[in-house]
Amino acid sequence: MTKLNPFYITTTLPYVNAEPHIGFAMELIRADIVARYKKSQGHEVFFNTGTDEHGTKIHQKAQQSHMETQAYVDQASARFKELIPALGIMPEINFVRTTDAHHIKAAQEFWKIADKNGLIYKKNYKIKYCVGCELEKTESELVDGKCPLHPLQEIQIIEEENYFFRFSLYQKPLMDLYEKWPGFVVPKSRLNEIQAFVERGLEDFSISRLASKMPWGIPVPNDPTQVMYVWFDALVNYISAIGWPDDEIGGTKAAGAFKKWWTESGGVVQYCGKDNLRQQAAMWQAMLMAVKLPPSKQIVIDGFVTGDGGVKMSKSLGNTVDPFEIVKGYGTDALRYYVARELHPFEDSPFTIERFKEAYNAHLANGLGNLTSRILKMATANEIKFDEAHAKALAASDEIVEIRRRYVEGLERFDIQSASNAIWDLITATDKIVQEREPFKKIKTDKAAATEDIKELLARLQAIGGMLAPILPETGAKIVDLVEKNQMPESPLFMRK
RNA sequence: CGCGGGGUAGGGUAACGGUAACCCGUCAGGCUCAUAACCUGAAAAUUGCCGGUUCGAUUCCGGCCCCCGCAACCA
Repeated sequence: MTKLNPFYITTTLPYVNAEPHIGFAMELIRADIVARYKKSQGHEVFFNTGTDEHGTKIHQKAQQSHMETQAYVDQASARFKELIPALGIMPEINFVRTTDAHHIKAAQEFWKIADKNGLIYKKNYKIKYCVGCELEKTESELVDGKCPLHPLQEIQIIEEENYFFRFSLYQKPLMDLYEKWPGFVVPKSRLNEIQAFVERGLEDFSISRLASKMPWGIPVPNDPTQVMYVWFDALVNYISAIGWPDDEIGGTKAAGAFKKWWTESGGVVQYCGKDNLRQQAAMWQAMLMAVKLPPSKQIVIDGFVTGDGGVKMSKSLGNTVDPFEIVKGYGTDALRYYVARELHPFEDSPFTIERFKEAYNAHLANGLGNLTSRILKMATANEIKFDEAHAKALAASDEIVEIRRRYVEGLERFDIQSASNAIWDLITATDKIVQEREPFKKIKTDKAAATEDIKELLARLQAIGGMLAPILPETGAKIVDLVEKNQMPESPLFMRK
């Protein structure tokens, strides 16, 4: 067998100013499915996630909670880390925090190189400040040039000296990158979007803040009066996580790690939400160019989880979904199932408890769970065992070859939904076979024929379990195990709710 | 004329020039191995509106209406 490239995949790092929400859980599950799939194909996999912990909002949030900022981010980060077991994420996943000593060192080193390459400069930056809110305002927050909360007060313009990144230099190089590699952003429509954005022209952006105003950030090298703007710091995690610049991962040296995961892998696959398109597909790529590192391999953009009818989820509307609650009520694989098959892989999709429950009953309890029970019951009651010959024959059949093709193609294109649909089509077809051939009836009249049928059904169930493994790791493994041991599940795989 | 996505059966989605498909739900029948599960069949859509191109448009073109994001220094 030829040696496969190492594979590096990462989520974005969620910002820890709020509880983990379903949107990030979705992203983490998707990346995990791809990571597990690649691993099952024989690739060596580095899977990264973590937490983004600097910046104004976090600093404010900590103050509101009357906590030391460090203590606040420690507990918030720990909360996100709990998602790993709760969502059935590969336990060997790397978890980087932007407050890690190694990450801080990497971010500063990154800055120094970009600076040395002439891509950072200082200039006066006019900020809009609302005296009423005592806060800096962005253009998009203003209505008719006034703060909507304090429309009677004039917005103050305050000048502040900040460092800027020469983003404007990268229009052409970015356009070339998109042109040269049309799969760079998935799906295609998002590539079009970022191309159009870059084509309109880029402006340098500010990458630091006055430390006196916002102390919670990584100090700018050789200038204690400034800290880095969060984005500039956080994006660097994709390389600090794999040991840039000195091959240190999680506090330990790992010789050649960076080269292996960044270069030999062909680059990182980054999962992120549509609100991150610019940062990941343009800003970050320009930053990499600034330090003369190769670009990411692919940016996969997924949509938002919305409430019923496509409305935005928000606490005030009361339509948010807590991933921990879902897992508690239905189990890890049930949530993974919903993410994999019931949510659109790239567009916004609704998530409500009602829909979730409906899908759970229809496809996990009635579909997969029930099929497993009925086949294993016939097998165990008649002492008919799974054998390799039937598995081989099945694997060679046109039907399975086609299902596998759809499964593999789906996963390779990050279309987890169509990969899952392929498996569920196999489940449906298998239910149909039971009905049509009626081995349960035939066993009384033509035992030999019934035995053949049941062996085929066992082989099918085993194939289903195998394909399921990256998507529903616990269930997939359990099914394969039950088939091989010729046992009924001690309790239904998915109890009807 | 800022940019982008979208409006298809009760709900969620698919097809993208040639009798509108799938899942959930609903109704009827069948089966009894199974988690009242499973299988078959049915009802249900003038494909947002108006025009155009075409033998023929959900699919192409133009206009309009409506929804949803984004509008960079807000993670």
